[in-house]
Amino acid sequence: MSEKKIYKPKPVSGFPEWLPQIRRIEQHWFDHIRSVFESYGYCSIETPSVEELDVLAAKGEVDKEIYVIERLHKEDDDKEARLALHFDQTVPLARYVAQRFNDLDFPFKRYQMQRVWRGERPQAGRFREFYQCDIDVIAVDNLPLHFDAEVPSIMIEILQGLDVGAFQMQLSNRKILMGFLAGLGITDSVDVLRAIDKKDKIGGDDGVRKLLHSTTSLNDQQIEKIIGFTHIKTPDSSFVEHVRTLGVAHETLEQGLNELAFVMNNLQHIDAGLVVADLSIVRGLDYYTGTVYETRFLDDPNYGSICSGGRYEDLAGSYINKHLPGVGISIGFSRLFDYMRLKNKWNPVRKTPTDILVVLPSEDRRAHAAETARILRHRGFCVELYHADQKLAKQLGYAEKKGIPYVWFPPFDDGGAHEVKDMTNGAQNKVDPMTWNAS
RNA sequence: GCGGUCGUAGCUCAGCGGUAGAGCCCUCGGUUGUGGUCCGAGUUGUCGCGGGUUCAAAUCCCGUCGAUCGCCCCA
Repeated sequence: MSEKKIYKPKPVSGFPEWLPQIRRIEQHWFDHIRSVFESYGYCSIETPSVEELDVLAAKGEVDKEIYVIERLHKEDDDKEARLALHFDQTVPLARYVAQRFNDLDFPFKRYQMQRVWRGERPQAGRFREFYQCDIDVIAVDNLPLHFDAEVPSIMIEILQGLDVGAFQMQLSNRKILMGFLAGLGITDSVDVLRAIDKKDKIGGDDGVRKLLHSTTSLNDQQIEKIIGFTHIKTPDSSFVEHVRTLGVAHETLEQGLNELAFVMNNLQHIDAGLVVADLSIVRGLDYYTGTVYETRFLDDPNYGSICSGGRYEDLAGSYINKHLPGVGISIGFSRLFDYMRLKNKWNPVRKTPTDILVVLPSEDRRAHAAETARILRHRGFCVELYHADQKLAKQLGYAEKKGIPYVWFPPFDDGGAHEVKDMTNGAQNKVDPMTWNAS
C-alpha cells in the first residue's frame, strides 16, 4: 500500500472559471454578442495570445502590468524574441492590420472576443485573465465620423439584449477637454486630467479643487472654470451652449464640440437616458484622440466601466507607414458577466445542454434505445442515452440532478409505445419520436 | 508595490487552551418499470504552512503563504 500524495489545488486569484451551468449562460452571452456584431457586418478575427514584447512596447514604455512568458528549460543565452500575453485587443489589431494591410479591405470592420491578461491585483470586477469583446473600424487616411456613432449604438443594443439593468454610456471628445485646457492657457494637462478623472473618488468638486491646488499652479479662476466644465452633461448636443457660456475659445475645442455634437445627433434613436454627453469623461491617458466612451451602472457607478473605447487618429503608425485612423469600443465581458452573476445570484437549473434523457430499460434493449436517441438527435434535440442498466429511480434522479427537462421511455417490450415525461410537472404521455415536440 | 480582514471535511461554517463538530453534498437502503419530499445507515480532515509559549495549541504569540476588500491602474 503506497501513500497517495494529493496536491490540494487552490483557486488562482484573478483567473475565474465557472461551473457548467454558469458557463452555459456565458456561452449564450457570447452567442448574443456575436450575432449583434455580425448583424452590422463586422467580421471576426482571432490573434495569438502572445505578441512580441517589442510590438506591445512599440508606442514607448509599457506602463501596464503585463505577463511575459518564457520556456522553463530555456538556455541562458537564448536569443529568441521575448513574448508577452496581450493586455488588450487594440494593439494586436494594429499589428494585424499593419502586417496584412495589402490583404484587407477598408474600412476594415472587425470584432474580436478573446481573453486578455493583466498582472494587476485582482478585486471586485477586476481580473488577471478576462474576456473583452471589441469592435473596431479602421480606415485609410479618413474615417467617417458616422462610425463614432455606430459603434456605441451596437454596444448599447447588446447591453439591452443582455438585460443587464440600468446603465448609461457617457461620451465625450478628447479635443473638447484638451482644447478647453489649452484655451485656459494650461499646457501641462496631466495632473488636471487625473484630478478630473478621480472626481468621484476624491469627494466631488471640493476634492478636485484641493487636488488641483496641491498638484498644479492654476489660479482660482482657472480651477472654477474647470469645475464648471466637468458639470456639463446633456442628453443631446446642447452641451455646446453650456461650454460657450464659460467663455473659453480655442480651435481644438471648437473642432471637438462639432464632432461630439455630430455624434450625439446621430444617437438620438437610442432610448432616452442610455447615452449622455458628459464632458468630465477622461478615459485614462491612453491613445485616444477624439470621441471617448465609458459605460457605468447607474446604481453602482463606482464599479468601473463595463464598456469603453474611443477614436484614435493613427492606430498602426508604430508598425506601418500609413495613416490609419480608427474608432473602437470594447465590452468588459468578464467584469459585466461577474457583476450580473453576483447581483442576480443566478441559480440555473440546467447543468447540461441535454434536452432529453433516453432511459435504458435494460441492457438487451440498448440498441433500440440508442436508435430512439438517434432519431431525436436528427430532429435537432440534444439527447443522451443513460449510461448504465440501473433502476429507473436512479435514471430519473440523474435527469433531475442535471436539470434535463424531458425523460424519454422507449418501449420496454417489442411493440410497446414510446412515452415522454416532462420533469417540470411530472406529466407523462404516449408519443411518437418522429413527431413529438417540446411544449 | 502599500494597507484592512480572513484561512477548520468537497461546500457553508461552528468550536477559540484539555481526545476534531454541524448542515449541505456524496454513496447505499426503505422489495417488483418512474425523480424532487421524508426516514435510516455510511464515507470524507497534515484545523493553510513553519516556528515559539505550555503538562497540553484548531484555540495564545511570531513569521510565512494564500484568499479577499481597498489604494495605484484599468475592462
